[in-house]
Amino acid sequence: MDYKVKGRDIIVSEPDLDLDETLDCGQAFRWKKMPSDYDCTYTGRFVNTPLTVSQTGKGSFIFHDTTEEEFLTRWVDYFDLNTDYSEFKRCFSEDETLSKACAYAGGIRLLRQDSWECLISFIISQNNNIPRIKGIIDRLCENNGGDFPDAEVLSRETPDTLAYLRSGFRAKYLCDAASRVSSGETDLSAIAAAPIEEARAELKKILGVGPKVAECVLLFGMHRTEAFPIDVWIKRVLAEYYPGGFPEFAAANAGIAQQYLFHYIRTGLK
DNA sequence: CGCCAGGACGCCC
DNA sequence: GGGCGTCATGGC
Repeated sequence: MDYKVKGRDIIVSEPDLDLDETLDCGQAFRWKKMPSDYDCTYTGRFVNTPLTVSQTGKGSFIFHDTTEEEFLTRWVDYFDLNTDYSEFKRCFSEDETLSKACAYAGGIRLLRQDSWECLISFIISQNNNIPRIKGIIDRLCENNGGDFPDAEVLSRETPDTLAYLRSGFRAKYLCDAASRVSSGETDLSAIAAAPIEEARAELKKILGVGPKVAECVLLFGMHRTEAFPIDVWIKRVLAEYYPGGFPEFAAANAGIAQQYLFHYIRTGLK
């Protein structure tokens, strides 16, 4: 990754990043595609820090109206720009299906998201589809001045007061998560640092958090790249291409491989 | 109308 | 331990 400051913008060059593939592949739900004179422009937030970012060509980007310090301390980390994704793709190319998935959408990166926001987002995601997940999260933030509500704010709600979300049976799960995190009963930063099995078990104590949601929180909210969420799409990939199991050589970064496969099977094979 | 969606829970055996 | 009905909501 290279960058230079130009006025109030940061001009970034990173060959292994594509905004459409990274911001609209089902790992994050708060980025909105805007009308744009560039290839594409997205606006969104990391926790409460807003950003508008454009892709101006293959591997070239403008991070609008941000300082060098904010870029280096926040956005480099969020977009995982200090990690060399070509190394992952070279490793994955040993497997035929993974190789095709990487060729199809080589600009996917694993965003380093906030663990609390991930927990809530993926509780909402269960037995749900991506457009409706985005709608529920939109209403949740809209009701909080545009910011994602923290655990203490959300812990003051009840399933009844959350009716405006139209999140259905998931509302009681959100309340339980908020109550546990705001009281300290669930310590997300401790879970992020814990051995993986211990972390899984601790997350699954939250009502509405089962194996799939726990893996998503570990992968997307805690950057545990060995976590491997299995939803209906990945089930199809495993059944069709990996009947003998997922390749061992990719296990340490199975979650990153999973992102390429998820996007590939959902949009690349139609 | 029925089927599906980045599933989990409660109950049954 | 595995199997199955149920849980809201909305798009197709």
